[in-house]
Amino acid sequence: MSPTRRSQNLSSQISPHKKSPTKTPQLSQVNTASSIKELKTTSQKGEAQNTQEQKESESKGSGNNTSAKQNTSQPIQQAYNLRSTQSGDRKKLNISEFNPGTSKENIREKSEGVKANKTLNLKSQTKQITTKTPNGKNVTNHHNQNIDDKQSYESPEVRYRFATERINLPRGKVVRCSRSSSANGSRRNSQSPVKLPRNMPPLQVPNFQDKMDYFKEYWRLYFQNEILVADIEQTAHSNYKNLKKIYNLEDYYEHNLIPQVLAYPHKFQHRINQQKLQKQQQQQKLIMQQKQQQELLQQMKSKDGSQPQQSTNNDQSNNNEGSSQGTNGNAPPMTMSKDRMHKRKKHLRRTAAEIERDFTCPYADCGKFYGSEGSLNLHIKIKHNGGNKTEREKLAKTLVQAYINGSINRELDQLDLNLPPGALQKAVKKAGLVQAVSENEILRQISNQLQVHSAAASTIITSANISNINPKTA
DNA sequence: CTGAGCGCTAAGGAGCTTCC
DNA sequence: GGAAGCTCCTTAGCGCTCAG
Repeated sequence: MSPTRRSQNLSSQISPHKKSPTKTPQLSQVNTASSIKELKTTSQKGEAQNTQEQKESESKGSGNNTSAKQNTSQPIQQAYNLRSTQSGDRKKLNISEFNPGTSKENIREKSEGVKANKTLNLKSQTKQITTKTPNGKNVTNHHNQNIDDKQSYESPEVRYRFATERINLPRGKVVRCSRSSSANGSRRNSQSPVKLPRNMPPLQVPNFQDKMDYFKEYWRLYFQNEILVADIEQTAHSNYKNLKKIYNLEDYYEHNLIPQVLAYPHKFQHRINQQKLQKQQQQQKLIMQQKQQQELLQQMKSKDGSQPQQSTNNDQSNNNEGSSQGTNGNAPPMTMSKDRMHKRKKHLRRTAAEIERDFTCPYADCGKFYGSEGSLNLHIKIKHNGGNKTEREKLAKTLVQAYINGSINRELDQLDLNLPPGALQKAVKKAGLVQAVSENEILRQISNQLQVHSAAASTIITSANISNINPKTA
């Protein structure tokens, strides 16, 4: 996972509980205890202010209550809007607005409305966009999805692209917000949008202060997050390594060493004796090397002797390392037991949260990312008709060559793959023709050719339809 | 001949949807 | 709410190709 994405996730999880401190601590003051104390006091002040304001708004009556509700739901709505715009044309979207002030009647109405369709189908809802005219009237735009779909598929640019069914978001733990979503620990949470916890107190509009440098504050928190995340990752990694070591050791002792010791004790006695001998020999070697080094040092000192000290020290340390490696190397290899070797190994997969998805799908409007290049290649082949890696490279190479030779139209006639963006650029770079050939020019020619293709295909389809309607004329 | 690189397939984990 | 079935994705293992 890239650091920016990670920080975004973290900040998105933390942000609902964050209170904006009144004073702006500088970056250099981050690590001091006083700054923490300061933050605490300011947050307490802020809380007190908020509670006071809440009381006041409650006393004002129900009319203001609704506005307060609107205010509280506003950040969530903003987050929802942001998310929906970020995700583009995501088809499956399970999110419902969390309104803390929703009455029981409303809930009942909503539940009855949704009853017929348990899973929220936003396809129909996103089509119905309500806008406000300058007169203040609500105007509902019913987009004709069928027409949109037709248009989009008939455009030559989209014709040769396979529509993806859904986008996989980074699989991390998400916080729930929706009452309708199950907050009982069920597993359906990986690819759903960010949700807020059920028992979360209503969100308050922060008291913005003019003197506060929110930019600096943002970056201060950002770097704090980064440090924390790095720390967590390091600890997790070391834990994972240790667990792996433990597992290997356990496996080795359980399935390899103990049974063999019981079955052939004499062999192990012999091995232990050999190990002792090897250790003694190594120690003798070490002593000899040290003696030689000391002699060399004395010789150097007698001549000029300022620098060699460091080198000898280094040598010694290297030797020590070597010796330690040697002793480790003498240990019998930790092979897996035979039954484990022969039986198909149980895959110890990383969990979705542990996978660092650094391989992004190059196609526009896809935006999926994968944990390995193989997975990405598989995705490109299956979802985008991009072929496998070698096929893509070959095709890009031939296209570039054809472009140079002036026979690109002929090559494009035989084109049956949907090359990802950047593939041609790579081929151009590989051929060392960066200045001679531009990817945009090739792409322009490809799109022209595709338009010709689509026109020809549409004429064929229409003629076929006519012949189906009037078989006599055909 | 050998090892690296790549692709494919099966196994299995994780999450989503549907149904009871 | 939970089980069953499904999809998607990752990974181990195997085979193939090709350069050295």
